[in-house]
Amino acid sequence: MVNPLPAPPRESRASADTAEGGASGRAPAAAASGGAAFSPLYRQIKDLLLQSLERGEWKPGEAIPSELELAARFQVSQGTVRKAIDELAADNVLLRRQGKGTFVATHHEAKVRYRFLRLAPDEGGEPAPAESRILECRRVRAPQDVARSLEIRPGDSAVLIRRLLSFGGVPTVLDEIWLPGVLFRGLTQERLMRNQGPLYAFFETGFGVSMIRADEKLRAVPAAADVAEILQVATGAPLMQVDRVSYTYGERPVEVRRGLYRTDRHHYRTRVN
Amino acid sequence: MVNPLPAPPRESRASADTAEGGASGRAPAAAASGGAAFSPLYRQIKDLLLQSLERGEWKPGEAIPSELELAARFQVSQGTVRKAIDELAADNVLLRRQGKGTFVATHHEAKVRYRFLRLAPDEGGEPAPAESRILECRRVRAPQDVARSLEIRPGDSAVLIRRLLSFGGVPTVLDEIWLPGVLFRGLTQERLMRNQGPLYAFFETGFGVSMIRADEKLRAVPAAADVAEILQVATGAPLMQVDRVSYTYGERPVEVRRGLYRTDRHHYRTRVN
DNA sequence: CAGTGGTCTAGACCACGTG
DNA sequence: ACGTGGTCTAGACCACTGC
Repeated sequence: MVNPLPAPPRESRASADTAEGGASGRAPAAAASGGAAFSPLYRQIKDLLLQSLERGEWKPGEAIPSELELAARFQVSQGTVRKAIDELAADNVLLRRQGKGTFVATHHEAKVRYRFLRLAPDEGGEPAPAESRILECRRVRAPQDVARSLEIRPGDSAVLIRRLLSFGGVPTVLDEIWLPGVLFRGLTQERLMRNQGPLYAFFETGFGVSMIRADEKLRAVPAAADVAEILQVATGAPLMQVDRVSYTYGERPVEVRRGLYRTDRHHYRTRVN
Repeated sequence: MVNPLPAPPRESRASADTAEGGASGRAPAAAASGGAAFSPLYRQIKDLLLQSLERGEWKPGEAIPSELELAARFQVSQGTVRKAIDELAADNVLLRRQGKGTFVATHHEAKVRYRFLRLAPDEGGEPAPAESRILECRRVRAPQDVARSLEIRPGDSAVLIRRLLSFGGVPTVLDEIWLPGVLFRGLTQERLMRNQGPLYAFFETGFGVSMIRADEKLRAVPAAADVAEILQVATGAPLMQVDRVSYTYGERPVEVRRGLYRTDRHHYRTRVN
């Protein structure tokens, strides 16, 4: 076991990446801890692509090199590159467009934009455009539970944002957002309020942090008095509480968010399969 | 345009399905309505496989023929069959097991079982086993909204089931389930109560109805008096309301369900990407 | 050992978008 | 006309399962 490169029947391809800035070889550290090991070639290519994305070799919205170019760079067949890209496209990390190329997913698109906002109006098809109001933005020390979710140390620098989303003038979503301070150095309330458009697009262009996926835990809770006032409902009225942890490349958590949703004219939609 | 079989460079394969019970040819009705048309070979194979599943040629839990056999039957290469199966496996319709074969997904498995119950305990890892109590089961006429969701006519025969799920003695989920009467002919309260195990497994073995996927709409609502009593919470306490429409092969809706969840010790988990 | 799915390759041709 | 991704094929070999 533990032969990550399954004995190539041709030339060696141990250190194939020469076109880039001089990265490490392809073979994963196999002899290290007693871990599993053996990953097929296409998955090693996938990891290399993820590393390139992570260090910003290709920016969101840009095209990555063509399949043939990548095949040449990595010394593998086009089919192997293709399978690696297939998986990244299935994860919404990359986006294929026939005849044009393969692009890095970006939050500057209505399509992606509404993948992360699961709230839909009860009547009428697609979600109405939301008005966003920043209530607060300051740097704080990360409390214990937030720190654990963000995989930083309690007391480390963090950014706390509170904001209100309204649809057609009706306040609907109250979000409390925690970000690791290290990744969001220049984030100020002023810059935040100047920003139009979705928050994740702002994080992407402003700080190079791409949200790839998120885990959510949902509950029904009674509205506290202060929340009730902001959302213009009665104290104790049922709200949906959405606790989200968002991840970027490499399963690294980069945002913790607690949302409180009014669900009297909207609902949270999901697909299970 | 409208050449669904992209000019095979070899022998004709217009009516390749001979091994089966004599189905229609592969080519989709192209000259019909001004619809789109052109679907790649592997997708046509996928549709054929879905049709076989739908008419019960292979039952849940059974193995389907090997890739080579299917390739021979459909007169295509193994790679094309493989791609068709890949998509069905991604949809959780089929399940590949290396060295053993490809199997029809079944709800008689803990793994699948908890794909459709999104409720997880706040403490402790995997969901505890639930105790199920049938409160009611009778045949009724489908009300308008249910009929619309089930794509039947209002007033058509339907089955109404109400049941309570408890975890460790704590009543937690109150479900109201509507099924099209035609598909669930012999379904009686007696048979239902004899059944142990998950409902969807019962539907599968008892009535040949396989739930493949579901759409859900979630809301926070106050507990009505009667519901509150059953779930042992205060009247008006926040509950999560989950409206589900479940589908079987071919996007056919076969169940409408409204669940009311206590979320004081459990939460609804989701992944968004 | 035989049979299954899993990986990898090489090459041909198709469909799409852009000059 | 060209370059991109999309489809399809044929064949080799690997990994896993069970006899």
